[in-house]
Amino acid sequence: MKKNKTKEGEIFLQLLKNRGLSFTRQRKIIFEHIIKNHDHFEVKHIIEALQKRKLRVSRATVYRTLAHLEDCRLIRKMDLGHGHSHFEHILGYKHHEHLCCEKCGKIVEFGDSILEKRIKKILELNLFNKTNHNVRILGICKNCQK
Amino acid sequence: MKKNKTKEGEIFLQLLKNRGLSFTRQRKIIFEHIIKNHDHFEVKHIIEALQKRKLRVSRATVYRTLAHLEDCRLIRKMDLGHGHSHFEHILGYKHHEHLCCEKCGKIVEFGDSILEKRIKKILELNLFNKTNHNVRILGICKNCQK
DNA sequence: TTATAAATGAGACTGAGTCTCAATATCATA
DNA sequence: TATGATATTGAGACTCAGTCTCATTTATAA
Repeated sequence: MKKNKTKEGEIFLQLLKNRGLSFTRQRKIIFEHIIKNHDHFEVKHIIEALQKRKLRVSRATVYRTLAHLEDCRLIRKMDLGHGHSHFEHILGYKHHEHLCCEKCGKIVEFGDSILEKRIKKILELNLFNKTNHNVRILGICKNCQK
Repeated sequence: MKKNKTKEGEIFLQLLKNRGLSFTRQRKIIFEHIIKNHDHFEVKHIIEALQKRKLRVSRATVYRTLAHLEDCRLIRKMDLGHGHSHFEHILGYKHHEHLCCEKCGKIVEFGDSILEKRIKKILELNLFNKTNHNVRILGICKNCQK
């Protein structure tokens, strides 16, 4: 199986190696598809997109591969309150949080150092790990306020 | 059907009246059970507790009644990242947010005016409604950090 | 009392995600 | 290159929360 020269590729291959796992056809397909598309994504979209390209990979394998990609911190699983998981890339992206509209599902990414500072304080006060957190704010966006 | 004299009772009866609905046996059972227990709760727990007390109410009716109680702002539905909804009382309780441990599910309520102020600013900057929001912070609690 | 409308319960259904297991693929090494 | 041990896959069964349907029951207003 041809090696992948990107930084992401190295990280993924390293994780597989450390775990004694192989870079199979399916893992390659899923990995490359995700790395190519630098957006928020959902499992359903991955499966549909691969089907369109006639690259048959089972649902179970997609879930299994996403879990590996999460483990090596290439992607992050998020619960944005839609009843299913969303994922986003981490590598090369600055830490940020998500603001979502409860009505239409609109997602806004934002970074805010004042908020982050206060969150850390709150985590500390409650004896939670300060470095590991994620914040989700639900609200109503402009369009949905009418 | 006997009237309920509490403030919560008045609010619920008023909502039902406004909607042309009646205070049925089932609604009474569910309402009184919830009002009596001032805690976070889950649908499953409500159903189990009522079954134990031999008060048979169907799952569908529990969900329907909770929706009414939410509509009249006696309770609030929350997604704490457990894969199912949690509810909490609102009436008589100060606004607060939730901090949850991603590993063990521990829930901590907290109120923090600095955080709230900053959240409002963020909502404003992103053209979201300032008064209607809820924040969920996921992290790792002390016990789970080991 | 009766017509009209609302309410209920049972269970079918949905959709995300997990699990199982037989068949297949991969890898290190002989 | 062949082999055996191990990992991997796909198909579909399964779970679980939540929703929906619809026939039957209950409440309300006149």
